[in-house]
Amino acid sequence: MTFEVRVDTASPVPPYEQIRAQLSELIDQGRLVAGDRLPPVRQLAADLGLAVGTVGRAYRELEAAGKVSSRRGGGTRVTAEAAPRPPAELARLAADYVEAARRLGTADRDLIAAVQRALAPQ
Amino acid sequence: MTFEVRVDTASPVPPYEQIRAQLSELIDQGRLVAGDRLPPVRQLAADLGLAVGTVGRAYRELEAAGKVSSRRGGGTRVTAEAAPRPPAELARLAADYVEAARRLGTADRDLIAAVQRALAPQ
DNA sequence: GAATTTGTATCAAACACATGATACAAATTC
DNA sequence: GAATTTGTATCATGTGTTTGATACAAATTC
Repeated sequence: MTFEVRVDTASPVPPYEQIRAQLSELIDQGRLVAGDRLPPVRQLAADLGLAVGTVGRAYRELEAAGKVSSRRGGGTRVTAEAAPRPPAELARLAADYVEAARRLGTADRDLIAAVQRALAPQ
Repeated sequence: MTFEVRVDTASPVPPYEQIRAQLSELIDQGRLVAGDRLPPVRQLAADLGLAVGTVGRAYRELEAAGKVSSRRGGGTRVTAEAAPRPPAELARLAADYVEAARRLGTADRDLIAAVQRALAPQ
């Protein structure tokens, strides 16, 4: 159950989101399973050269998504509800969608906008 | 060829992007066709209670996308290259993708991230 | 060709957001 | 139960982005 999180400070996507996304993917991939413990916020923050609040935010968002459970004094652990998914499946779906949409002549930006519209139909 | 553009100031997506997206969709839908003229930036800006530069930015981005052509003193018109697409098609593709991804238990955010990853493979 | 119309460039101000530092709260450890 | 560990709340700071105001440039109109 050893893993690594990396943060690219040059990226436009903020560190807390990079951390959240990477941990989320580790859980989805089943490389972190129910009961596994995430490193303490202070440890991960020190490793990455970030503030504790930054890692804390990533943990909080993962908790809101139901993937981990945090308790003060306790720690942060992967929940039983966080079932692993076949990793290639989502990527394949996304690739199929992108290919089909591009064939329609859709610009990348509008392609993502269409997904967002499908997510939250007014 | 009458149309309407609305801006929701409460939305987190900035006005210039709302304008761009709506006009882009009007063009994709074929409700604005090649040669059709967009309103002058000052007129649209006045209608929406925005600054000319805000509308101007939307026009500039549409031009960069090849959907319109702007000329000082002339105006801004839909290009011949901006071919209309079947409107339901993209929405249907997006809806299918969202449904399939959700069936995998994917969170909305990760669902969009997967598309972005498919767009720009590292 | 002068006046007008129309898009663009510039730049300071406003705004939104993430971060870092610090203090606080709750559970565990001994 | 005291000390330690761990997550959270707060808030000022910094950074990037959007906006608004204004001036400028280019085409059209008369």
